[in-house]
Amino acid sequence: MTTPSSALALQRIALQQFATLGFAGASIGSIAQAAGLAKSSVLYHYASKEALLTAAVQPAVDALAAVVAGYPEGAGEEERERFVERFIDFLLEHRLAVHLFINQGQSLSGIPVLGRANALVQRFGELVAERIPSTADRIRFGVALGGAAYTLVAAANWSAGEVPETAEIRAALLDAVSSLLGQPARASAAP
Amino acid sequence: MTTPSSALALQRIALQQFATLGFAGASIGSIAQAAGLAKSSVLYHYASKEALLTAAVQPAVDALAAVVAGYPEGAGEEERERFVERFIDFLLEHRLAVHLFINQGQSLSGIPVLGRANALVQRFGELVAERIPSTADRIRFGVALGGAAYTLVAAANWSAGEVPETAEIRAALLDAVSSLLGQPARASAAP
DNA sequence: TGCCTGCCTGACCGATCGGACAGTTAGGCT
DNA sequence: AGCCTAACTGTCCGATCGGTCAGGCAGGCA
Repeated sequence: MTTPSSALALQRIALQQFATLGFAGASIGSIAQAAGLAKSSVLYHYASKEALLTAAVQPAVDALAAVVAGYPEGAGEEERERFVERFIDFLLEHRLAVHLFINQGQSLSGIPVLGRANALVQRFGELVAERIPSTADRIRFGVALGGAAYTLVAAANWSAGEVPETAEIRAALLDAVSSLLGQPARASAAP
Repeated sequence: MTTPSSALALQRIALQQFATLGFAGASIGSIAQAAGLAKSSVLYHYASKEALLTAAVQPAVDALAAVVAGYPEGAGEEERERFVERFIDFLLEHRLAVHLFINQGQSLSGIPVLGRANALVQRFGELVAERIPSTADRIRFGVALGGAAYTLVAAANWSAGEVPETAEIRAALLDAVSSLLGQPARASAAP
């Protein structure tokens, strides 16, 4: 009843190519070749290229919906810290899909699953903007979240040497994001 | 002798479509249509799609080279601050090209001008990493630069309401990036 | 007047794309 | 044995892609 493992492997490969080459740049044929299948076999499992993309990013959209739904109501310090932590974990787990949302979400908004992802991100931004109406603070928020998402996918390609382990990356991201969101803009000195 | 204005408009439109739709997703026909020309006319001005991309991003690559070349040798406070300012101004002026570098630089590294852009970004990162070898600090660097670049191009699409003026954005970006690069990681309390 | 040159265009070409379709296997069930 | 189904494949189709080519067309110059 659950999705068979072959289909899961196909989704992983497809997501990888969609994220790095773009939806238009990645062809069904190249995805099939990377999976060791014929083009027709990919279209046997998924009715269309769009359906394959939908299946590949659906888990990330659901996880994003859960994260946004868990945005803290109050202004408690611990609550907000835990939220940032959940968000970072979401980024770590679904980094390729997040990369796709950020870079192709607008041009692919006609595809329902990406339209939903866009709506979630927009609602996310509204939630934050509602609480911190200053432009400087909102840009801090954008730099923190966008920067974290970008760093995860792009830095690995450019870093010449070895790649640090996940736990270290997680801690470093938490440090950077907390330092941006921890205090209001232009008030670098804590009380 | 200088580039005629019609070619400049073509470069602007092409860069816009390359950045938002991806190099593979943007067709010469759609670029021509947006410019009010026929497809053949675009190929009259530029020998190939690749040549058009090169012409469109060349100024940004040159500007990036100048910025990287101006990386301060010493550790002076003012020097580094001025450098961050120059970098932010570069991002503001060439935001679309930067978006293209970040998101398609790897998959388009076969095109010479993007290979050069990749080398510049990598050298940029090495310059910084050489001085601050900690993973946390390097990720701070990535979040700051990637986040700033991302915020400039992506946030505008998602922000529901009005867009703040350039000067305000510039100040807010300077604030956020300086707060990330101003002091080492895990030392949020200034003396 | 004729001619040249820069800008632009439609018609056309081969390659590749997403997708439809008719098979062909291999394995389980009766 | 016969049969059914899931997984997979090669072949074909129309559309679109990047790119070539022969020519139209206006303006400057003789």
